[in-house]
Amino acid sequence: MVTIYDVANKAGVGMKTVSRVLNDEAHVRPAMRARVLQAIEELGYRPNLAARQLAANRSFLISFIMNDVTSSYQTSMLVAASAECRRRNYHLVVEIMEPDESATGLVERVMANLRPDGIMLVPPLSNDADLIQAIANRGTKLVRVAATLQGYGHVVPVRDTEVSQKLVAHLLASGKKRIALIAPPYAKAAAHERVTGYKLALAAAELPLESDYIVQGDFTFASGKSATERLLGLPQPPDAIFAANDAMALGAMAVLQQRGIGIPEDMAVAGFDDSPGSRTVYPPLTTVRQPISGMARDAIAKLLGGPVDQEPLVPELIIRGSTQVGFVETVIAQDK
Amino acid sequence: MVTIYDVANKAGVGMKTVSRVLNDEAHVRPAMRARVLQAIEELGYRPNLAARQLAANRSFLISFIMNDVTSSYQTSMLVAASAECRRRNYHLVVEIMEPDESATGLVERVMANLRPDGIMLVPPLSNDADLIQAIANRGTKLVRVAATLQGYGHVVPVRDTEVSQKLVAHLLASGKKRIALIAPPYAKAAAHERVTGYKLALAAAELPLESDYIVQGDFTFASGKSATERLLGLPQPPDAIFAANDAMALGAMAVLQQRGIGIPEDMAVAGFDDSPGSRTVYPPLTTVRQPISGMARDAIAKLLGGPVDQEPLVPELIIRGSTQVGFVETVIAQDK
DNA sequence: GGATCTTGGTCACGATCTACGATGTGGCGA
DNA sequence: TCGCCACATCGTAGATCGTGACCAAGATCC
Repeated sequence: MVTIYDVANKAGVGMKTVSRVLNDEAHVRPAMRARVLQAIEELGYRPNLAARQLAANRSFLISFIMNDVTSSYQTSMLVAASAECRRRNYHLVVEIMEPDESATGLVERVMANLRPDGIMLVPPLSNDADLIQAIANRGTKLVRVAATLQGYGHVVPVRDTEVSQKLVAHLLASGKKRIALIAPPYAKAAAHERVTGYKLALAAAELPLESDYIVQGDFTFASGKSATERLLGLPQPPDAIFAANDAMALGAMAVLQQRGIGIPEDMAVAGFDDSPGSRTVYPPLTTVRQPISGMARDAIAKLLGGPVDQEPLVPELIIRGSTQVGFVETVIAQDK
Repeated sequence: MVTIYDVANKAGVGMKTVSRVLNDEAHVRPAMRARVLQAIEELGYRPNLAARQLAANRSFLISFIMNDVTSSYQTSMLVAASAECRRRNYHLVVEIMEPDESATGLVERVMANLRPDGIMLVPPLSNDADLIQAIANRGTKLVRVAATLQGYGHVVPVRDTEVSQKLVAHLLASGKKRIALIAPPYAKAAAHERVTGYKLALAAAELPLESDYIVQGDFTFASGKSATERLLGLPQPPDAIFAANDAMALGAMAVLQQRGIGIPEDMAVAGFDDSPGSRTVYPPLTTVRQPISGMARDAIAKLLGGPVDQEPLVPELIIRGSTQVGFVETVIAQDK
């Protein structure tokens, strides 16, 4: 195993100078730096991570805590964050929070063993008060993506209001008049901007807010189904459904197809998240794609320091066949 | 920070004895062991991972290499492996192989920095010859899940033949006579057992093997669509389609629904993987569920040592509405 | 008395941090 | 030209941490 001393010998410098070069410290002349770098190159030297962790008292690890691996939102964020960590020579360690696990237990387990330099949380955990408190108690650096809850740690904001409004406006523009909303559960604070956008769009079109048309869901496929059945049971059912996430929108579509109701002619359906399922149902689901990569980049930047995107990251409306008759799906084909 | 010396002092023993207790070594009397454990408990001592890594020359890390986070197969495996690692006080580090990344580059990047104690590969990477060779060159321990390619590393086998045969037999039993197969790409060796099962089922029913009914796919949604279009263009189209994975089966369903062909009355469709999409389409897709948790447990056991399941792990046939008229979907509801 | 078990001690492992020391280098005023 | 100071550059020493290799001394058992 080639060590820092071998590099120092080869370059004819002191070990400390090699260390300075490795850590981009000041007070090393360019010529000397080049000599050291060449020696590193020639020897194929790689610093021992464990030794660095021990001496520098940092781990070069980021803990990514998630609670649902079937969530494409969480897994997409995982990939993007992993790529960003790689650019900085950090590594991402995945921790999965079991349904029955306590926040303090999880934090104890992760922190005590791994001692990561930072923790990254994504919804719904980024608004979990217990978890945030447990992390705050330990003083570990924290970044929370799409968090609305104030508190400890950096926050990467979401901006779902505008795009939700645009989505509902699109439904209205395509001739729909009675737009229902399958709303997010109260606990998922991060998604309430979608409700706001819905209300703003109706107000802009000077349409009344029908309370019957707003049904609470819990982000699951099953809740989308039951919400839709309730909507269909109304004296005057809606002619379009905006679900606050894709899983519920897919539930809505399943019920409509079971009953032979035409999508989008008789009932348009739209979701939120651009999940894989949204691309593979028929007709493909109109939805919203989050700027996942940019958000992950910002999250890691806030954790480790570095430039954060200045222009605000905005989600993108993806119009597909579930809201548009005669939709040409060339876009979909290349998606995967 | 409380160190091993603090524990030794508190327990009134030598530091070395504490180390022996921590590592479950022999030659420590039960009474002494108990005293040490109590001191650890009272002080809330947690060994410094970096120091252990440095001294013991192991990292307590497993690298999990994946190339597609949208694949429910890979993410499910990730979760199960993560849970199993936790039980052993190991940690799972996720590495994502970029599409344009070379195998040697990836291995160099992962090994040089992290030096994990083992690497876990899942399909399709578990049959990637370049990657396996690069890992073999470094001598890192390796386990490959669902690998058919012989070579370096432990292998967790798949047993897809029997369940595939059972699936096709189910189609035949429900009155279908012309079963088509959307086959896996040649490169995905792991999936060829599904083809074998298909052929065995036809042979068992004394049906001829129609080469027109076997269309090659590439595991994508789009390839499932085009394969289905080809099948529908045949002089005598099939009355059932067995796709070698769920993505292609969903593609088949999309084409059928677009053309107004009834599922399952006019055409039954079955997939493979029990992906989230298979549960949220309408009608829900008949598919096969792999014993993911068991496979992940075996994989980690083979990597780190320990008991491996003796009874062979077999996949499970999940019959749903895409092949069975009047399917009652109470089972689905609780799936999430 | 010999064999085995139990316990403790010492050193190396390897990169960084803190702290300090030893040079070299340049500027400035006298 | 010399003395002096400020600063940049580079090196050294010890501490950090738990484990494995190795040895040694004592205890216990047959």
